[in-house]
Amino acid sequence: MEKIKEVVEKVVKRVFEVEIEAGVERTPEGIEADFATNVAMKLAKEVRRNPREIAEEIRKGVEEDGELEGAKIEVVGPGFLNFTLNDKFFIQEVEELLDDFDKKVKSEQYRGKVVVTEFSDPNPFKVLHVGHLYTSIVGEGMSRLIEFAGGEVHRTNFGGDVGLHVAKTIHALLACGRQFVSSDASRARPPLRGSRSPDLARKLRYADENKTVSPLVADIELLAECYVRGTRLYEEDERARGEIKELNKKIYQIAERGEGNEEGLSEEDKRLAEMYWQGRALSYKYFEQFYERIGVKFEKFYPESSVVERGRETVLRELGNGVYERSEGAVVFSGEKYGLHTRVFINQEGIPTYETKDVGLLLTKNEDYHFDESVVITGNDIVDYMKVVLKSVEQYAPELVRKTRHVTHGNVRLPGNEKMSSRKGNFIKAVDILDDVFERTKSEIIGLAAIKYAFLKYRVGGDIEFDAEESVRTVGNSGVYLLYSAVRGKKIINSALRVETPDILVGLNEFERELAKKFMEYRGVLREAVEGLAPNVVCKYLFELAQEFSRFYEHCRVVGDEREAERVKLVKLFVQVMEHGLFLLGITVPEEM
RNA sequence: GCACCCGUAGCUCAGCGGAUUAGAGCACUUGUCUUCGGAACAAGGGGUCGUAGGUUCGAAUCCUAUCGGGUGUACCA
Repeated sequence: MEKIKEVVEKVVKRVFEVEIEAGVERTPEGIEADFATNVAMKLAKEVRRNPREIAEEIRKGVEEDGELEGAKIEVVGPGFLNFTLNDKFFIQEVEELLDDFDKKVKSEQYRGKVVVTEFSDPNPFKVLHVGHLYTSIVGEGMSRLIEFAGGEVHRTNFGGDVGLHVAKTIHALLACGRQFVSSDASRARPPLRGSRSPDLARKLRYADENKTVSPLVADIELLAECYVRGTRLYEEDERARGEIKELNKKIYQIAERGEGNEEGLSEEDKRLAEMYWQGRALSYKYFEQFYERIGVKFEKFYPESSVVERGRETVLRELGNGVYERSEGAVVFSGEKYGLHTRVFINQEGIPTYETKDVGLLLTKNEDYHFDESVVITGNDIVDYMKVVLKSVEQYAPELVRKTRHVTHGNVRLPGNEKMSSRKGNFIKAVDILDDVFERTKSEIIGLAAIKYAFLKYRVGGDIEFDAEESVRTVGNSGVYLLYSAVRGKKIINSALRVETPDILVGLNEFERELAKKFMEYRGVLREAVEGLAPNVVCKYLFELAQEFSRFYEHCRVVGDEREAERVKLVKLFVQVMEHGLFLLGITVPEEM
């Protein structure tokens, strides 16, 4: 497919002196030919000529070119070029792919580029919910696509270790007088592996008596509970709101002083500081364990406290330059003149908001990595917010904004339309999903594959539905189905006996041919996936590939067949493509299932 | 109110820099098979692509309007 594309583009350039991308696709079902392109019609618009005539010229050009020797090329309909290739062509492609797969499939779209990705972004003192699971998987998928395309990727993570949510949580924590079970974060043990019933989460608050649950998880549960309580108080109780705001200021000061620097603090504040640093450490420990479990590795965590000063300085400096302005005692950016809305960067109490922290983050990331591109992956509820922040930064660092790309995804919906909110505490935790699916598959590796695939098969942007039961189904468009097809392939390779004998494919039956045709689509698929940072494109292809392989498997005996060696080659290539594609999705194939 | 996103088969979704007869999966109906591990394959029914206009030789795809759903819209993150 890519070969056809290349040849056609070459011919077009030579004959028409126009650079144009030739979209080559498989022909719809029922049409004799293998592949088709509509370049002639595209070109017709540009050069204002009859598309059929143009197609005719391209056809001649391609025939003269000789690279697609033996191909039957037809001009049909309004100007499609239909290609029917002979087996020799397919065989050659298969052999080439097998010869040096990585090189043949390689993409250069990000070659030499330093790319910083930022995703997941959980807040310390809060619990990881399904949304974090989703965004982590999407972010990892995109990072891998960029890496595959030659980019030097640095995965970063930004989280609110200071801010109102922390004050709310700590307020409730102080009020209830509870202590962390794992008071020393370094002693915290990894969470339980394997099965846990979904409702166990509720029992976790009695974790001190229940030795089967890690102290760390119990502490995080405690924080979650306190966040819910604190939020309720903040909304309902005037006095508590005042106290929380005061607490918020204090926490900022504590964070600013840094850990261990408690000189001159009152006894009460020392206790507060201790609680803050403990809670923060526990949260990061908990995050790390979670990421390790899902196979995501961040190079750097940027706690908000580490960029807030940079942000504040910048905002205040640019306040002097007229980018930001004072309004009602706060520092704001008026987005209206750019068709956006106004946002507060430093509030009336003098505390920097998220906006300012994001400014600091943007600048800090740039200084740390000198990136060519920064990809920020977040939920889509934040699009307009981010536009305002970026527009403000554009006023004094236009280059930085040009290099920044904000990619957004939707929320995870569960069947039955349950609404989730971490403020109310009725959300689904990330571990609940993990545990549920691991329980169903009895395997972490398969369960993880099921979840990742279930999340990534949707186009990034809109809300998605996650159905745990469907995700582990072995039939249909599921990760398990893909895994199974790959494992089957491996099994064949292992039991094949006469691999050594004839090593060149001599001919193809209809199933072999279809499979080979599918292999040829892979490069184009990768190009498209990288271009759009679209893991779902890879998913769709891999599913179709698995179907094609299953068909082949069903109809063509490999082991023991007289054409065993030839067929093993096709199976090998299948496994190679499948593993390669799944790797880009963050999924690994087990040896057995 | 304004802005953005989304309305494609009963359900969940692809397709949307226009183009050959609108595609999958699930569910439903019916077959194949004592298998290189059925966690399989094959066949079938099911859609006026929210609605109405427009541009075009040609529109699910582009434009306009309209209806329905979601999100955001100054001191949360």
